[in-house]
Amino acid sequence: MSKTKRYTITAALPYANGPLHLGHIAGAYLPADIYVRYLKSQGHDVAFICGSDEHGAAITLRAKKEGKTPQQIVDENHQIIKKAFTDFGIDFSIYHRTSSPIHHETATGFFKDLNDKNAFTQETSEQFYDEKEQQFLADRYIIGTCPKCNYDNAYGDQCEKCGSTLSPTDLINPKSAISGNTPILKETSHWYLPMNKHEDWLRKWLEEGKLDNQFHHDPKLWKKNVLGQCKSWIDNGLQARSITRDLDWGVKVPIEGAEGKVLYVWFDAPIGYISATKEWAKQNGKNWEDYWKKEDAELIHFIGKDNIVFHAIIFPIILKAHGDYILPTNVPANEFLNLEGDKISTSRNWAVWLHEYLADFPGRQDELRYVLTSIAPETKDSEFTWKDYQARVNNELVAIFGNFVNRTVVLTHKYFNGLTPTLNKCDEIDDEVLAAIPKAKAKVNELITQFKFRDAQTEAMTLARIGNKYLADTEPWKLIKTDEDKVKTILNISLQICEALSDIFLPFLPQTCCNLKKILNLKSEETISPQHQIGEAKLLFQKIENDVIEAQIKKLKESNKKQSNPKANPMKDEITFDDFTKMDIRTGTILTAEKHPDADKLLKMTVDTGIDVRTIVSGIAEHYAPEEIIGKQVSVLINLAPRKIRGIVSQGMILMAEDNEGNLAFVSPEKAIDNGGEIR
RNA sequence: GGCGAGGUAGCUCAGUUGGUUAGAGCGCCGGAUUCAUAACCCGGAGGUCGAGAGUUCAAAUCUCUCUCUCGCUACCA
Repeated sequence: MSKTKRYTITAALPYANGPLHLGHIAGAYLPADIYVRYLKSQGHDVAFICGSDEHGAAITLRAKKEGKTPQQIVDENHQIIKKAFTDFGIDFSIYHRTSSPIHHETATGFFKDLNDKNAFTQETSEQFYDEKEQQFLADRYIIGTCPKCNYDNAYGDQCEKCGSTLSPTDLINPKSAISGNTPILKETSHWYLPMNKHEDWLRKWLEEGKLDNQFHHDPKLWKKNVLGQCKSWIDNGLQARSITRDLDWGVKVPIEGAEGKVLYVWFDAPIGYISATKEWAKQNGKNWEDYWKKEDAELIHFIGKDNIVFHAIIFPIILKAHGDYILPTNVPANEFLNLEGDKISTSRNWAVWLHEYLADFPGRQDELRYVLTSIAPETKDSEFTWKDYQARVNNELVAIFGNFVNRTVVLTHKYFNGLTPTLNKCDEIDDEVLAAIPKAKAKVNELITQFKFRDAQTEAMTLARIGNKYLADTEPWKLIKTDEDKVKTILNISLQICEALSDIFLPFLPQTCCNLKKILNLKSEETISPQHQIGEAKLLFQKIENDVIEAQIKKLKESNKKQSNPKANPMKDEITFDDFTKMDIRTGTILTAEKHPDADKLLKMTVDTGIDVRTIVSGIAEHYAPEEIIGKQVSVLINLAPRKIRGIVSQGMILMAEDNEGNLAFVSPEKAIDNGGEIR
């Protein structure tokens, strides 16, 4: 047994801008949880740290959109995320949050300390400022016309139409995405982290695993994608990076004259790991510094591939600049998980949300853990499909693992009343199977320490396969008629395998292993031995039927269409441009309007279409009084076949927009247009 | 555009420093079996390893060109 160590394991802080989906789980949280459960089972001292990242411009924007305060937004999401983690069985030591006072103190202190050590530089520049909203605008929140392709909804950092990288000042007609106002240029001063100064030691640390000329970690254990990306950053020359922002939501810059400025979330967020550790230590009578400042502690960050440079370059620089902190010995970054043939997308609502899975499949978190580990994107993007989920649960968990345990337990009850039989004389096959148990354990442990969780889980499943094959080869149900002693040996060994499975699967399927221990009637530290009474047979896993899977696929496909407005109707079938040009839509002015004599909901109007003056009947009487719409400019579909409505011929259709509650609004030109002007 | 990672059986993935008929699990087909959730067990079929060229006695593996996917590209977080 190797001696125990102290570990600080972090999982990327989820951004409190929305709930968690399966991609988040497969990418960072599940592998971290497996690793932590493994470390704990080996007796190590582990702080497993996570929490909500609650700052940044995206949250303030969302708050504005929804008419809430940023605090309300993060409070809501923090609760949803935290509950989902708990229900799913991610075993954090603490799930903290960056809006907490202890985090603000910690981040502030960190900034001050580095500032005192002259670890930062300060620079002044001109940036766009929205006078109405009284705030500086991040590049992403400036919209204007692309100077290269004339696309008029290009962002300040990039044009999504032609893909060119832009600077906000490149845009023609820049507009604030928040208010629509034209922003002005205003001088502002920011703090920068001069990363270029850190290139030399970073290179040695990453490439050779050496820090201050001493062994720090084995770079061969790092993933290719992580090293590759870091190396390319350093090779291209690191630049000073701004660590403050002009925003009112976040950790205030603790310097006089820096009012209205906050720490950039990527300076603030990783410090969240430290503040969370402090809070956990306080609650549990520990010393947080043991986990961050002692050389014998090991720090490991579990993240997704989009976070690599922040955890493998920027945060290490910050820690090193401070001087007292340890650096990560590994940053196992996973690639991304796709879903049913497409990228997971929050904005398109193409995702399986963790909290919804838990609601739809109560108590079946281990099935999801198993599948997500089986397809974990460890070396490349991988794909989750519901059919695959069903197949893996039914053909592997149920048929191999669950089935082996069940047949062993059932046989033991049938032949020996549930009393563990004695291990009698062993033949070659028995010895081989017995030897496979420690071998499997060793192999699984080795793979876990190499962060190869997918292979490790497959290896664990192999032990269940060995069990099934053992029963098929020895056929105790036949032998029972002729050689009961032999059957005793077989079932003793089979029960030992069951027990081993409950240990070996513990990091992967914690709930199942707990259930299995109950079936075997084993309390912790107890082991299977002759005359031990096992519990009743109970199925570890249930088969998943087709209709359940089809319902999930249907739900996914429907929710995808909802987009930002869940009640909006699905898109109609695609049409050609020719189809569109067939519609003749013009600007017109309402000349007269009166209630339809024979209908409550209809107005009879005369409209000047620029071509002619015609009568149109429209069902808007409940939304507009006749007198208030006279003189209004509207959009009219003029080549629609005339139609009699309650006795009056209507010659065209006035375009209306309808909201979720059925309220109507005219679609009118935003400034006066000649009647007859074409809309296209 | 630049950089990084990836493209291997129907699906999800392994393939160590180039070396005999390219592997595993699942699916599929066939067989056997009945203790078990029609489960298990045995056998079989399936791949010009993204495309093309080159180096070599020998290339999935090394080089070049091309192509597709994802990520990063420094003020999106």
